[in-house]
Amino acid sequence: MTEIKVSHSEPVFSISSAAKLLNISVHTLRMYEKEGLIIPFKKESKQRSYSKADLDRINCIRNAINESKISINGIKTIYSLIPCWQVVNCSEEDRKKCEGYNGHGKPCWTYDHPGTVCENKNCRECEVYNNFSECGKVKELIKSI
Amino acid sequence: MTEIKVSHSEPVFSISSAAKLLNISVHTLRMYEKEGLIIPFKKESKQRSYSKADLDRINCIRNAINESKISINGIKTIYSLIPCWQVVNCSEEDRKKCEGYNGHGKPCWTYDHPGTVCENKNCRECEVYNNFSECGKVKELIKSI
DNA sequence: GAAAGTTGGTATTTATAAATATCAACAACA
DNA sequence: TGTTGTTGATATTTATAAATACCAACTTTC
Repeated sequence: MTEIKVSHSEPVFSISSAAKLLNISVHTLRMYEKEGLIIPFKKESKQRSYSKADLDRINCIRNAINESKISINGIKTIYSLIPCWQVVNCSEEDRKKCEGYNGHGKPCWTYDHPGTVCENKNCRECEVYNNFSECGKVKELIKSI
Repeated sequence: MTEIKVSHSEPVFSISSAAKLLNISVHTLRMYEKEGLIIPFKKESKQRSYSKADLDRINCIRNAINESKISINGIKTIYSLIPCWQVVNCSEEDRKKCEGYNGHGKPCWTYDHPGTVCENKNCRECEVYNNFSECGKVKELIKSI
């Protein structure tokens, strides 16, 4: 039994070990990604890599699907309600242009953000993506506005 | 062909005519009610009665289920994110006690509201219930806070 | 350079949510 | 007062979302 210390956000797991740890198939992980629920780290070689934080996030999504019986499209819609504009505090002009602000049904991090403050941000590292993976947190955020 | 003028909110349709107009079964209507998605008017005789506004609301729910592929539990969770506390402008003390404010996954109108401003309100007539049946509207409300 | 793992894609299976069918007891209404 | 419709509740069907299996091409690793 060896213990290795790595940062919570360090992408250290390959897709197959992530799948094994989560007890799901590799394809399911790729499906969640395609649906825009998760943003795994990608090496130059295009290979995916997952952190402990990613695994926690995915567990939370699985819980929503399996326990709370919320469909994937339901989760996407809930994520699309996160008031990202408050979190990143973007300008009025940015909001006018932003698909995340104006769109429905898809999380902001599934869009490019041409011409906004988010344009050059890496959504994988954004608070909006990281802090509100569970629905309870989303409601807390809405309350705090 | 006769045209009858009735208020949009006047409950004039029996459950069977509502079902016929919506092209769904009577049982489905009762199921939506049991799930807390709709609050039909009830006569003293316990019989349900539906207004045109009810039919519009139900169409909107059907659209979420069939087109947007959001599960019923997903819709409930989305409704639970409506910032009702802003709409009814309830007090801090009310919020502390309120299951709608503190709970997760169920619309506020599925709770009793003992000891709050909502206690004696009829949720069927409440703005929170009436104005935000479609998800787009929910996001607009969150934006407007 | 051979083995093991990953890629994106489609085709298939399975688990179950959503809807339907059926029921006896009761209510409405002509 | 008899016909029609409603009630709640359970049992069953169906439609499909979520997950799995399989593929050939490509990477990584030792």
